Amino acid sequence: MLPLDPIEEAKSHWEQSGWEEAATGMEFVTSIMRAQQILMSRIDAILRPLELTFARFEVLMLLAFSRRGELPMSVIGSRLQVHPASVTSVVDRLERDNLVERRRHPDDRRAVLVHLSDEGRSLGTKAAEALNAEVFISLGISAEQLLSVSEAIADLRHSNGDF
Amino acid sequence: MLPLDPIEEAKSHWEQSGWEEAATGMEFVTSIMRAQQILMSRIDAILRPLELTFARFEVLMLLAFSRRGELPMSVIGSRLQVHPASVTSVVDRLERDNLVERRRHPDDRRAVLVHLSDEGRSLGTKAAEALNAEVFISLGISAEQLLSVSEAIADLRHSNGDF
DNA sequence: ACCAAATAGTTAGATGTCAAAGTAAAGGCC
DNA sequence: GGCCTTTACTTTGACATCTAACTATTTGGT
Repeated sequence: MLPLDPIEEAKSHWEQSGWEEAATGMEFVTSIMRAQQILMSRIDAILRPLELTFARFEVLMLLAFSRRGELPMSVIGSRLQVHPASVTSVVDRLERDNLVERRRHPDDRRAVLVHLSDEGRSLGTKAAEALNAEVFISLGISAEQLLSVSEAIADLRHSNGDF
Repeated sequence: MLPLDPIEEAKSHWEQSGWEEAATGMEFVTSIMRAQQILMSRIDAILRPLELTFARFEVLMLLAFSRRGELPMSVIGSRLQVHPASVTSVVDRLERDNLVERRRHPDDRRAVLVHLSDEGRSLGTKAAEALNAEVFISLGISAEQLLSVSEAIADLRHSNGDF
């Protein structure tokens, strides 16, 4: 008896429970969750030696591609679609490591500008190049599948109000 | 000027940085991460009234579909591909809420069997039906895309050593 | 001009995840 | 039999995420 794929097994259980209509959707959701888990694990392994996490890397890249190398906390939160409290938490750690600096917003005293340091820009670039070489160019599926999945997810995002 | 899709924008930035080869892979990874974020958010919203999280729900379903309604901690960890410490943490909370019970393993005094209670089975079924009705049958993309993404991810999983 | 409502961040608490270290028990090798 | 390795789980600590509650500012309506 071959070891079954856990996702196919779950799908069978769903169908045997009288939930046939939902089985395909459940399989899709479970697949996305597992893909995220696998990719996150590979990414974290590459970033760990650089003392970065994916969340911190995302903030560094967002700042690196901004005009002045700085953005308000609120913009970071809305671009990455995370809660303001999460932004506070990640920026706290980036600042602790001297990768960014909190600055006053010239026009709005409520706002905080997160400014990328030279060290932050350099580490972000190094991390991006490491991820490109060790993860993004060798994901393990065909180029056609990469594009087709990205396209399907774009549809999912749009129909769920994500821009 | 239309508001650009953040993922397309990131892809452009990647290409403009001389990372064309990796841009498609980066787009794929970012898409998966964002899809997971959107789906997890919808799922959590449905499970919250039931005082469940997705992690706890997964454990309840795993137990519900097992022969005797119980599994060792180690099996739960390997099926869900999470760290042993995460299993301890989730089972602690399920046990606190009387949804499962820790029992001795008859043959191996190191092992702990997690046993599904009647209450746990009933809540798991209720949660599954809620997710089926409110998430899995209305994901917002076509049935063909659901299947094609699940298939592509199956390839990804296999080429990454996931069964 | 004022006051209510909205916006920007932070703090505190809960959850989940992993890594590392520790305890206990089972297996294997000589 | 005895010891070393492996396996099973827990504990502690670091992170990231969310909700809820709170402070400070800015906006807008009258």
